[in-house]
Amino acid sequence: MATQTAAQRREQARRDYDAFLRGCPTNQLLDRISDKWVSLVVSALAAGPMRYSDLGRKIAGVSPKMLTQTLRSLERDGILSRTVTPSVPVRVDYELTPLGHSLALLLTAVKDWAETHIEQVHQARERYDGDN
Amino acid sequence: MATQTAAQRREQARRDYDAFLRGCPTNQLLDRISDKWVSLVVSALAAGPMRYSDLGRKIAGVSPKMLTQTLRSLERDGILSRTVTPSVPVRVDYELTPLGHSLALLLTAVKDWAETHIEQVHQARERYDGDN
DNA sequence: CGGAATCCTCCTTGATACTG
DNA sequence: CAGTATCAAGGAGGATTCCG
Repeated sequence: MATQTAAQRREQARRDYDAFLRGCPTNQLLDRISDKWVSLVVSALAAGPMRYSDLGRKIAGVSPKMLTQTLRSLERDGILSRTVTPSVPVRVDYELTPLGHSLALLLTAVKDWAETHIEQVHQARERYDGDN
Repeated sequence: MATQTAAQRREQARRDYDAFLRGCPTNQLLDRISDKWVSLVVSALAAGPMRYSDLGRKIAGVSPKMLTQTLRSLERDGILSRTVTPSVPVRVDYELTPLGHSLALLLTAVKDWAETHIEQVHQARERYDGDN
């Protein structure tokens, strides 16, 4: 059995690390909230329940596929609840769970940091782009 | 002229919305911190300055390309500073700026939320996957 | 109305190899 | 040591179409 090559060792390390990252709560959460549409859906629902098509209209530019996909994954994670009213036509309401409201609070903290510091970031970028 | 199709209207809306999102501080921040390697680099540097290859070793599994790309973008945003010591061989140190340390604090808040609530998320998933 | 299934196209990621 | 250049692949996201 030959010694591992450097490439094989790197690949092994990468695999281990990927496994670690998948198990890391922080990265799981970051993956979730950084999804393009998640923060928009959560903040839209923070104000109160909404129907599928209301969300689609409020979050202009989202395709039905991505909206459904986003809502499903958030439902699966217990962030929001989905209620079907079997009228004709069908009516489906989405609403934040307590866990979802808690997440909305965290997103508010993120938003506050962003709004407080974004100007510093922009200034840093101008400096960086100007100098280089 | 012809009526726009639904897709065309949505594309226009999507374009407008993309522009809005690019200008939205919260989404800019989420884009930044959700990058696979950013949180790892920031938390690694939160403990103190490190050299390029130290980071590469500490964050196992990152390729030189991604490490450089991550470091450059964080430097551009004023999150960390890059110091070259022109010795032989060259020595390059990376260190968080005050802004970077502030960001590290936010990441700590995210981490705390994640560790506090991840169990609820996992339970919700099991319930969802079990029921379905 | 509220989706599901399919196809297709970028864009990011990462491997590999080379340089000052 | 600290990167850069190039290339290939996979997956995320969008368009389109159809169903209950």
